[in-house]
Amino acid sequence: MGEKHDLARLLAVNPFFGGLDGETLDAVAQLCVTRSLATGQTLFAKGDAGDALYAVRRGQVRISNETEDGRRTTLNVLSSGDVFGEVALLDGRPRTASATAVEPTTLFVILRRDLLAMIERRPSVAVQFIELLCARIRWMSQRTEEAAFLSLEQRLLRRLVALAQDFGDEIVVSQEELALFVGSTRESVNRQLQIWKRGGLLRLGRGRIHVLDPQRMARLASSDT
Amino acid sequence: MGEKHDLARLLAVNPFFGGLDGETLDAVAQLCVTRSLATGQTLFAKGDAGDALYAVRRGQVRISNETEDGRRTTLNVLSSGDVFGEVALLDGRPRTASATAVEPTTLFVILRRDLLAMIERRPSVAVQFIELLCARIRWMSQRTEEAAFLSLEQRLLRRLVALAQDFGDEIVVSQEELALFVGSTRESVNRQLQIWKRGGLLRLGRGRIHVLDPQRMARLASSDT
DNA sequence: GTCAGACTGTGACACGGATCACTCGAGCCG
DNA sequence: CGGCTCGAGTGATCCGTGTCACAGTCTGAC
Repeated sequence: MGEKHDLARLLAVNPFFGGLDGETLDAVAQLCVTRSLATGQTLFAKGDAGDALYAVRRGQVRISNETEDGRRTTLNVLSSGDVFGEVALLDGRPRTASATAVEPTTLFVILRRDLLAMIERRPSVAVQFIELLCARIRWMSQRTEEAAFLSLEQRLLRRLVALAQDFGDEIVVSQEELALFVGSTRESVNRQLQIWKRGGLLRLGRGRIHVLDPQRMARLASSDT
Repeated sequence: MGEKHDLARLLAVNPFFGGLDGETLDAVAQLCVTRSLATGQTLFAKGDAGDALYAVRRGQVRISNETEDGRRTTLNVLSSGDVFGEVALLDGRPRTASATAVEPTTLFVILRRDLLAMIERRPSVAVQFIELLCARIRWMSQRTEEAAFLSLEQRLLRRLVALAQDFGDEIVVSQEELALFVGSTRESVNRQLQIWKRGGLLRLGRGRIHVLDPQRMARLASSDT
């Protein structure tokens, strides 16, 4: 009961579910169950059947992508309030990416059959999903464009600026992980970070990056080639 | 009248509209107007307001993407029956790509306000759009993955195999255009094509590529690194 | 026919990044 | 406490591709 209420509140502040009216929100909340993951635990892998939609309640989930030959990229790291898993849910085809917990995490889960029924009955939920999917597409085309045209330096810069918005200026991330984010290698990331360090833009620690001059970084990210 | 009938038929065979029942199909057809483009004419550019959805009736449309500094990539070339422009239409934000006719082209056009009203009233149309968007997302994540991990050789190979499925083994495309497709340069594409030519996989002509051994190409595309 | 413009074929070269091969230091755990 | 593992830092090298430069060739227009 208290949990369902908690859930409705969480959903209400979510940009995704926020557009729904109270009654619909309650109906969605009724469909949810919760699930917990330990650090490193895999929720689903690329290729799995997609039979559920997830929302992060507490913790962090890494969405990543691996090719046959074992290369990986981190597409995104999601935290409280983020919704994911909607594509495989909606069209019933296999997952295109994998999801693993990077810390102890609690999720809300909505099963495919429940949600599809709700979409059919309530157009506003469908519209909500349409907007979610559109946002996803725009986000992806941004990413694609950056990956295709920008140098490592630029990609890294943008990623750091984005991370700094989530973390404040003490970003907790290993260089290895950062490399996965921008589709590069630890060594190359390190070399670029050293350049910025020498330029006084940031300080480096084990598993953390301290951004000293966020404004200047943001300026570099937008103005530069 | 004849045209509206033609339209309903065209929509019915389209994988996108095909799932709709006859009555809904007619309703959608009622919303359509047609529009013609000359070769090279631009339908919309990246950044434009998105106030319409399009379906190709006859001809070909190139969807491409340009960055501030003028670099371009061809994302796709659409032909009869393909639907495009749905993202900006649905969420009302600017176009993420540009569309130009590569030959004299006729389009069906549905305006934003008409379609939104229909989505609200008819859940099956909304579901149809959800599937379209999901397909788009899957397609894009394929592309992104390929662009990020594969060598030029591999990307080119896959593109040729795909083109060969549309064209038969006489692919009509300039090397310049092929380069835009795979996000590379004419020169690099030419060099790779020469290698395959020497290997007896294909023959080259002015503006055309003759695939001699489709099976072997397909095998290379799937098996290789 | 011939002239302009588009497309193809190629060589030389530069450069960003991947890869390999280590070293160093910090923190954890038995 | 001493090892052991994980992350950071760095040099040497190599390879793929972009870039520039130019020559050859086809085709359609006048």
